[in-house]
Amino acid sequence: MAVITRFPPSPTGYLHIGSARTALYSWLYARKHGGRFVLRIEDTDRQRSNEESVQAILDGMSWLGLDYDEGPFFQTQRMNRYQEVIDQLLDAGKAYHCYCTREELDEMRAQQRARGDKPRYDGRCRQRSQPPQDVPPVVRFKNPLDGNVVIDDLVKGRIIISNSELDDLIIARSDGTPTYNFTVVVDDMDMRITHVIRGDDHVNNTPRQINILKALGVEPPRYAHVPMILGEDGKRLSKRHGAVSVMQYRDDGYLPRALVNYLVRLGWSHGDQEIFTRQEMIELFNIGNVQRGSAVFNPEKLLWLNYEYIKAAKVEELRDHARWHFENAGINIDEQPNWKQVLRVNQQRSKTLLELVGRSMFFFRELDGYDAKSVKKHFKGQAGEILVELRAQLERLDPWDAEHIHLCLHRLAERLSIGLGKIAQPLRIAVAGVAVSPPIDETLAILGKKKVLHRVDAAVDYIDTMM
RNA sequence: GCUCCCUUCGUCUAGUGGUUAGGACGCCGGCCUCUCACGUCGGUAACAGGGGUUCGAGUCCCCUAGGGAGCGCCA
Repeated sequence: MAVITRFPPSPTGYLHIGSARTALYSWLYARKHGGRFVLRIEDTDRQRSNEESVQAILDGMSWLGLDYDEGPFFQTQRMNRYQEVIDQLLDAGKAYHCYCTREELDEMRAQQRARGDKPRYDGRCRQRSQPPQDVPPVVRFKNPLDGNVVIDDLVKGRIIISNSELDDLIIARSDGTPTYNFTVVVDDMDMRITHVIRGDDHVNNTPRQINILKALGVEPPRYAHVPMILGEDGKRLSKRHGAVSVMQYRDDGYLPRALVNYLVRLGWSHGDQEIFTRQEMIELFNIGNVQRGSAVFNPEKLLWLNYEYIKAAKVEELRDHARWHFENAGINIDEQPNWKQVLRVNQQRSKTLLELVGRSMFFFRELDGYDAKSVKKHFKGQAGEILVELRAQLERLDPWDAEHIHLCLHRLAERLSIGLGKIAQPLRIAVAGVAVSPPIDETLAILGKKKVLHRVDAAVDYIDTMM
């Protein structure tokens, strides 16, 4: 039987990092088994669902490279089907109308709680003979009274829940709309889902869903409940822990492959391996190896992974991902003649695309001043004279490449009996505006003779007026 | 309160009865060095606690503690 997995987000916001991991696991499972991956939008809560959120989820999936084979299906477009199944259950006597008012239910729950019991519906409307005329009924599923539900969970192992712990849940509201646990069941059934991979906050829903499935006469799918992702404080990952929106990571300069790699390793592992190509993930991923306990999201490790991916990226690929960030900084990367060299020299030292852009700016744009701290530290003493002397040497230099620039600087240092730092640092500030740049010889080589001489002149002037 | 789930370094994890409990991130230190970053070498640090079973337990069983989830006419 072909594997079919699904990802069923509710469009009530951005794509959450935790949902993304669940989606990734489902996607991997389908890909690994040559199966199909279904996207289903659970938008039955019309109050909170909206079109922008649907788009945000689609964007997030696409950015992560999680493609789907079927869908997106929208639950709001399947209302007739849900109604059909509700009627079917009603006709078969497997569901019934309940006329209990909210007040009645509240009181019942209060009593149960007071007794120390778990609050649950006691089934009083199962036998109701004379329905009141003025109360629009809900439809409840007739849950089995005894016996157990057994889940052989692919992650957690065998879970056994007694039916006496369950109650007759509402499958249709008084306005006729179906509820979550019911729509999921009908969808999973109709879409022939074979493996439900979802967060373990759903384990409590699973026995109910299995019971409905059985009442409908279908074989339940296999379940895999993956643990939640927690924040540093051990609480469920949420906004207060930092970025939880997948797209925020794009904005912050992360590579999608790095995020995916981080996510797959959070709660799953293959021996000591840390870095996986997409192909390796598909081949090696094994749902049974997923950790049973929840994992804490660790931004530092993600940052490290991002750096590893930036470092290893082909320069063209890097440019494609960074293009947008350069645009935001006012640079059209495609118009820069030396973009390749600049990216190459900076990709070894940037943990994010944002940092890469920051480190690259002075190559592409004229300086708009000097960093105050750097000036104070290095534009002093003989710096001005040294720059003047250096300028003369550089002007004569030919060919203009890193190797010859290197030699030139060393010769000057030797001749003046000073450390290379005494030359390199003022020079660095002159061309980069700060005391931070790639190796000075490479920096000059990439920048080009003309710009370098021009910037050195400007720096000499600046130092003169300073004195 | 009730039910279910979980528990190896700070964090992610390896480990399926016999290991000096391994790796990764982070952190600390040495080296390298024109800055930043890298690299490199080394270090720090864990089986939640208590009972069993066993010649032997991180690994199996029980209890306790701690954490999480659920108990809606939300999804």
